[in-house]
Amino acid sequence: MYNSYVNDMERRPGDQISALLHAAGTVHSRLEAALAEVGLSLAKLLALQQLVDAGGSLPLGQLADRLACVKSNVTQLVDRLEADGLVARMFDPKDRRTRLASITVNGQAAFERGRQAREQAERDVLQGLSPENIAQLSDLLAKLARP
Amino acid sequence: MYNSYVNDMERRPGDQISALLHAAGTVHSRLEAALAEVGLSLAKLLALQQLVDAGGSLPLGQLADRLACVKSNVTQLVDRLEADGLVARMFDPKDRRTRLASITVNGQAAFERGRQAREQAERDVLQGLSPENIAQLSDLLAKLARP
DNA sequence: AAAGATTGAAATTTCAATCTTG
DNA sequence: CAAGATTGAAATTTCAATCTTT
Repeated sequence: MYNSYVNDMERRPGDQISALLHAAGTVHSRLEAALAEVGLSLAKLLALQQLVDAGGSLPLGQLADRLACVKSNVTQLVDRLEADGLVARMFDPKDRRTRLASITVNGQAAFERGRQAREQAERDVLQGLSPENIAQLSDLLAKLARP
Repeated sequence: MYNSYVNDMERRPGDQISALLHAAGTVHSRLEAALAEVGLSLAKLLALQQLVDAGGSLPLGQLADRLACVKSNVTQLVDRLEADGLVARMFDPKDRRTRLASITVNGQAAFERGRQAREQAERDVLQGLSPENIAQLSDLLAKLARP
């Protein structure tokens, strides 16, 4: 049992990669499903999270940086959040090139619902792992993500 | 060191989930980048893999089952593969409702190039992990994916 | 009606090109 | 010209509705 990994040595190198992508896909789907019940997607929740963390509003370019995506993505994501009434675009008095994405009252309420739905879904996903397992997983993922 | 997980106990429950999604995103991006150099995407390579494994052709519905996605997805994926000249749609003599996706000669060559690019990228991704690490990761991911 | 597949619309994301403002 | 943002096009995926064949 301690040496059960020897069987894994016979696996093709890509099996673990497939397992990682598959597990992440499953987890992602579960988060999306939980968030859909409160009318959000993970992308929308993460954007709202950044706005809340920043105190309520951010220039679109900075939001793109914090979400680690390109600016055109944020433009369209904010379009959808604005259509949902969760975010409003405002002008920056200091620089008229800048657009601020500002969370609305409805957006704050949606964020709170989404945060709770997300945390419950995450507890569900981790429920089969011991704290030691979770710590090991964190360490291994950190090594893997290292370029 | 053996007890380093105690620090992790203080983490928010979602940190490991974020790490998982982030690691998978990084790995996925690297595979896509490697495959883009040979003119493929991961979705296209996986479809070609299924066709090769099945002996050269499959009904679109069965291909959808094996790729674990909906049929309309496969319809459009095969559209793109057909536009690339890697797959051809054929009629099934036994049931005229059925369309077979059949890999072409060009498709077989593209698959071979993609397979090699993928394996190299996967070795690169796993290069920082020992065989024991890889085995642990497999075990943990299997527990996580369990519904 | 049921099975197989397709179409059209929406969400998400990226890239290249463009527009506005500094 | 630099920066900030937007637009248009493409890839990917899902869903609902539709079409064809059995």
